[in-house]
Amino acid sequence: MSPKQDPARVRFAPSPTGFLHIGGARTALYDYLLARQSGGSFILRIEDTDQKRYQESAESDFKDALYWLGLVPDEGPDQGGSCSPYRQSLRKGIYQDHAEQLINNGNAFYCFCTPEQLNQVREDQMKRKETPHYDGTCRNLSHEQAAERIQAGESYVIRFKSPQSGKTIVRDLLRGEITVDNSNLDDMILIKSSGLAVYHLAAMVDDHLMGITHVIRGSEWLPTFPIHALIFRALGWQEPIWVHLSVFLKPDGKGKMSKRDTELAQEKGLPIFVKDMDKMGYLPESVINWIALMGWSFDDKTEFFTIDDLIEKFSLEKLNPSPAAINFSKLDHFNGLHIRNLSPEDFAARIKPWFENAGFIVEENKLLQIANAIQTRTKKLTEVVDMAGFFFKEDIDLVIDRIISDKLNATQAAEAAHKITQLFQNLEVIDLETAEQPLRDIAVDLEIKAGQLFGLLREILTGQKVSPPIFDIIPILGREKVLSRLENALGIFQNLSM
RNA sequence: GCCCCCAUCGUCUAGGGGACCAGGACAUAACCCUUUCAAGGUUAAGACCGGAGUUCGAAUCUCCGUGGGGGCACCA
Repeated sequence: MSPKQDPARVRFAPSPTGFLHIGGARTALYDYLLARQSGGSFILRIEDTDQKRYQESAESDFKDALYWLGLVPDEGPDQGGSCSPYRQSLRKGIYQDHAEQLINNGNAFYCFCTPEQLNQVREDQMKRKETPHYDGTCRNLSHEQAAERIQAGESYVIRFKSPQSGKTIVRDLLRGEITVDNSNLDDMILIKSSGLAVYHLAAMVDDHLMGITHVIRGSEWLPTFPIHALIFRALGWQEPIWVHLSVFLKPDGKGKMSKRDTELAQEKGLPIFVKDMDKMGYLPESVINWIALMGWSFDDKTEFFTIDDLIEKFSLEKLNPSPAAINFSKLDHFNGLHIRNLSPEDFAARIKPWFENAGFIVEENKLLQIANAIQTRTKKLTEVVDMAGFFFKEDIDLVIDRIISDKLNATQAAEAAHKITQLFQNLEVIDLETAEQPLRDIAVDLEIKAGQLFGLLREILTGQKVSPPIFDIIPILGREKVLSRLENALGIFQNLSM
């Protein structure tokens, strides 16, 4: 794509603790785009170092969601790769080796403080209105002392030995240099007492070992960003390009989507999780387009993007660091756009299962015609059954209350149905050309508005107030069904007028 | 409380010192088209958080406020 760019190796590294939501999907998308446009690799890595929060179902949900969106990894648990394994729980030894290395070069230390002690320290600090942080009890234990206590069977963790004075300067691609006072840095735990690494070590080691060139992650990592850079430096590694994406805010722009907000949004039927998008009638193309534009833009007018457009036009530099509120109605808009962008054949294929799930037998020859008739008026696939179910039904129910009113009584309706029937019976071909004017003449005859007559005919043929244009419907329905529905309606109207 | 980040229409955004009485999109309203509903077209309303600087000139640079967000776990 762009020859000046070196192949990027980027990873999407979710923690299997829940479903993939639009925030995660957007990160994965940017990863994917960067990989594709640079001829690099998109890697999926499962960060399952927290056995307590691990959810069996989460991993398959991530994969399903990613696949549905079309973001298929080049390397990962399923496809393997030169950096296997891609599941952190399987890389325990690797992290331990590196933690040891850090201890040996004086950048980490064994800590024997118990959780109870640490809690006490934290409480005291809070009482004194200090920022809770590790108090350094074990920081200066000698190798011998530490070895002895380990020998004695004491439980321990390994902590990073953060510098206590001076400043650390790190560089985020979107924000530039960020400077922090080292006195604010905590001695983060690297290896838990279980022997498993925590994110701070595991992710850094993996990112280096897997040759990750760009770390794209959420801005919730900004506070610990300096620690991460320091770990890279302590190991003598070259840092990747760091990119911290903005968070998504609630639709009103006030506050991040909390767990409760997420539940609330779900109750309201708002699309939060990728797994729900399909059954809510959204196209993966639309979801991609939508999330791509939340925090990124191409220029001042282009908004419609296919995945190929995005691969071509995406650039990290145009990412926006400020938090963004989610605009759900825009997804509907994009969905309409992408539906209309589909070829009629493609659209037909996508609506077919909806009709089948509604219990209709779908005739292929009709399907394409139906697709043509409804494509420009569907915004979500969920609507197609309501909109076009009448094509498949044997009989339709007329909503009399909607048809008969002070403007049109039953006698008039019956008369109209009768005249339309006669007209259609005499017509070899019923279409816009042959039937429109005669229908208008009938309206004049009956002293009703043409619109009224067409509305009546629409109700008779579809049982609906709104539908695709009548002359689009008739050839699909077929002469027989048209006439039988007219006959049926005529009977009902006559009954009513007696 | 402490640390870090962010700040243009209701929302997503363009803008990177003069091209801006600030452009686009969604949503809203009106009109046109029209056999309904869409689609399409036209139009309306709607924003540079505040204050100091720097400069001939600031939405754009600096500082201070304010507001919003994130973080402060043997979670990621």
